[in-house]
Amino acid sequence: MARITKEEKRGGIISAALKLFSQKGFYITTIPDIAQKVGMSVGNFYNYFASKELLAKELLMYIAEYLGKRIREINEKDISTEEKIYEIVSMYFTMADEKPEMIQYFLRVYLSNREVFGEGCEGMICVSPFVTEMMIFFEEGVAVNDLHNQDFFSAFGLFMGYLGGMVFLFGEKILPEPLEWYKTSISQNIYNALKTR
Amino acid sequence: MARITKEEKRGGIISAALKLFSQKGFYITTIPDIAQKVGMSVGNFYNYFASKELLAKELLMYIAEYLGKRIREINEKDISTEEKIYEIVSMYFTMADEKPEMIQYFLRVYLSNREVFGEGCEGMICVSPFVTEMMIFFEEGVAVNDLHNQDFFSAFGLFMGYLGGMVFLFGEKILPEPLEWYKTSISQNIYNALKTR
Amino acid sequence: MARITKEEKRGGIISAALKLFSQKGFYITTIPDIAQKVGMSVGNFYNYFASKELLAKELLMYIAEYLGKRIREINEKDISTEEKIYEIVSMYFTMADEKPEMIQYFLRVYLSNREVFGEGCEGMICVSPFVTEMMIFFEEGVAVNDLHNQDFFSAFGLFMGYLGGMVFLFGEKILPEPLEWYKTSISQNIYNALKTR
Amino acid sequence: MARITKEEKRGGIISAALKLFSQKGFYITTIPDIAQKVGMSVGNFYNYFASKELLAKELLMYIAEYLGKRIREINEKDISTEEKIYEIVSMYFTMADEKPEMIQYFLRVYLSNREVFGEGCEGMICVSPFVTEMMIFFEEGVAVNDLHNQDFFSAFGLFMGYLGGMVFLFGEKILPEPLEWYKTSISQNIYNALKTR
DNA sequence: GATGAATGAGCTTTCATTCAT
DNA sequence: AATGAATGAAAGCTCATTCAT
Repeated sequence: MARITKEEKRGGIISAALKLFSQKGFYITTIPDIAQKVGMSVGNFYNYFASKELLAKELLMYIAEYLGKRIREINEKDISTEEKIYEIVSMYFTMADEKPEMIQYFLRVYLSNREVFGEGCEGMICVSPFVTEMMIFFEEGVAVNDLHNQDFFSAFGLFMGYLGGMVFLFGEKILPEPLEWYKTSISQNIYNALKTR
Repeated sequence: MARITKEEKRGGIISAALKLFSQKGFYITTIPDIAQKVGMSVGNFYNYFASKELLAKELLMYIAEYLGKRIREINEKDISTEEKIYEIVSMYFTMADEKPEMIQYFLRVYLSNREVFGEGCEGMICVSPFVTEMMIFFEEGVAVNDLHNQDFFSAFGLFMGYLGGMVFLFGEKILPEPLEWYKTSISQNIYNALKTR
Repeated sequence: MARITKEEKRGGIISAALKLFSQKGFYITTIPDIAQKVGMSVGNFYNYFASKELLAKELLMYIAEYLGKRIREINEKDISTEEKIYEIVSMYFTMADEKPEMIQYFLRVYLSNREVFGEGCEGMICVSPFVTEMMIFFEEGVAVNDLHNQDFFSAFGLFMGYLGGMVFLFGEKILPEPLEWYKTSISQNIYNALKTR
Repeated sequence: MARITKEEKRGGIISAALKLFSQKGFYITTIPDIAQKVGMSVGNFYNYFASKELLAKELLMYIAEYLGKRIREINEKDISTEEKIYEIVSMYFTMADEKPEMIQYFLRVYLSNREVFGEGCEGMICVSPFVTEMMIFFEEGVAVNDLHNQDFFSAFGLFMGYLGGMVFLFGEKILPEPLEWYKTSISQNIYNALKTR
């Protein structure tokens, strides 16, 4: 008979917490909320995560790794930089639409509740798998002469700020069209901003 | 003898709350914190604002109006759209550097603690003075054929997401250079993304 | 109409907490216990004392000062050292009998829960008013050639350990006679131990 | 092949618990703490001791028997009462110095957490092996006319309170000299207090 | 208008003990 | 005997808000 392993329970908590944090924010979400959603006692939660903060950090690293992996897959494709941009935008928007927890977590929790990620996540430590992959994307784009050779952060801020902004507008139901609808124009805007001049 | 008017006291609270909310976030900042910073009793605070949430909303509108006004000034200048972009970027970064409360409030409080702005601020109601001015900027840019005629939100998301992203990186001390340093490249990126094709 | 001042409320808390701590110990006594005994809400308790630990420290200093004062009164009397010993023993036993909170607090809380008095009460800092007065007693006894000139701690440990031991036996209802009954023999024992040889 | 008997495991728990209780106190020490120190699961702990309280009681009796035995050895020696006092002081201080768990347990746990020893340890039941031996010491001292014939508790309180007090001061690092240093003066003080007048 | 003591619900976290395996 | 996940009650503490003065 298949038992639920401890690792699976951890996964259940991660999944439940991700949903709640991304919907309600870090402070509004309580440990009882999370425990109830997993179907577990409050006390038992602490057998899996030592504190709410540590859970939040683990969530962040989990997302950064997941996103990093998705971007790596795109980086490894044998397509033009312009096409890669489209793929990244597409992947990001699909995620934001279909399982919005991760990206909303980034926007709602990571970007805002910086005090939570105090020690151990200084700078971009906890999101490095993701950032690293974006660096690779840019460097390769420059190397093949598709992208204009500019400062990394100017390019990174454009790309991620833009996508984050759109997802925020989407999440707030401000966009008149589905996210899908914007993929092309946004990819083109990004490409035009970054391409070789 | 110059008495302190009720309006001036409200201003004092707004100013103190803005600093605290933008630095510590909505939930970490307490009413006693704010009252102490203004030099006022907790009880008296409630003679000026009915609740913490209403204060937060009023702060938001105050900022939206302020930012809207600054952008209107730029809109009214007789310069090219490219120059206007530079001016907006420049204004935004200078603000983020010199009196970061407003922009950090946008990033830390408005974007994340959406539950706080629940009723009364649906959609972009509470930030309309600012959004309206950005719409004018785009429409005029399109009208004079400087900007490519595209969907407003694609353009707005680019502009504001980009600037917000950079200010976040700056606030987190991730940027290796001062914000000032990025003005030109960022303005150019934005212009290249939006200009007539 | 006589209002209860804040200082009086503090006094009420000190008094209630002293009773509870001395009867039940530090960890068994809860803040709700204390608040209820004073007739106050839990939240309000924290308007008077910042934490349970700080309350415990303040209690300790309060007692040390009180005991110090009582011993000073005896020290200032114009009587022989032998008589002073009797007076101290007598005062100590009367206190232990009539308002046992203070001495039981010393025995139950201060001597045992040392972790609580960690910083700020290292060594004998928090009990110095009392210890100082005991030093004066010994020095004067030696000066007038009533007491044998020996190491302070050897004498202090005898005096206070002895009295503490008796009060413990009394508190545990092990003594067959009332405390009063032992005054003479104990004073004599102490005097014989410490007197000039 | 040498198996570990149930009795040996109990011994392991007793030894670990003694160290932890004496260092951190009864309430700060948790069952997981103890189990970990023995290298045993929490659940299994309860196969050996029915509760934390019962463990504490058993510890106490274990110590009382051990101390009783050590004093009996001294009682049985063919030496003067004055010498016996020195031997007892010496034994007590050596223990407090070299394996302080037992004596610190007496001071930190038994004397303070009386609620723990509620039923089953009323009066001095749980420490009788030790107290009995002290009674024998006094009675014999009186019988051979070395000690003044006085109430047992007056003498017992002096002896044990004194030693306990010194060990407390030692444990709190208040004594300027090592415990060893005080043996002579303390033995003499005790002898002078108790000897025939 | 101004004060700040008072409330009380709710939060995070702990831990002795149990029990299915 | 042995494991350790699970429970759940309770602890210390916080804070938006109220209200008597």
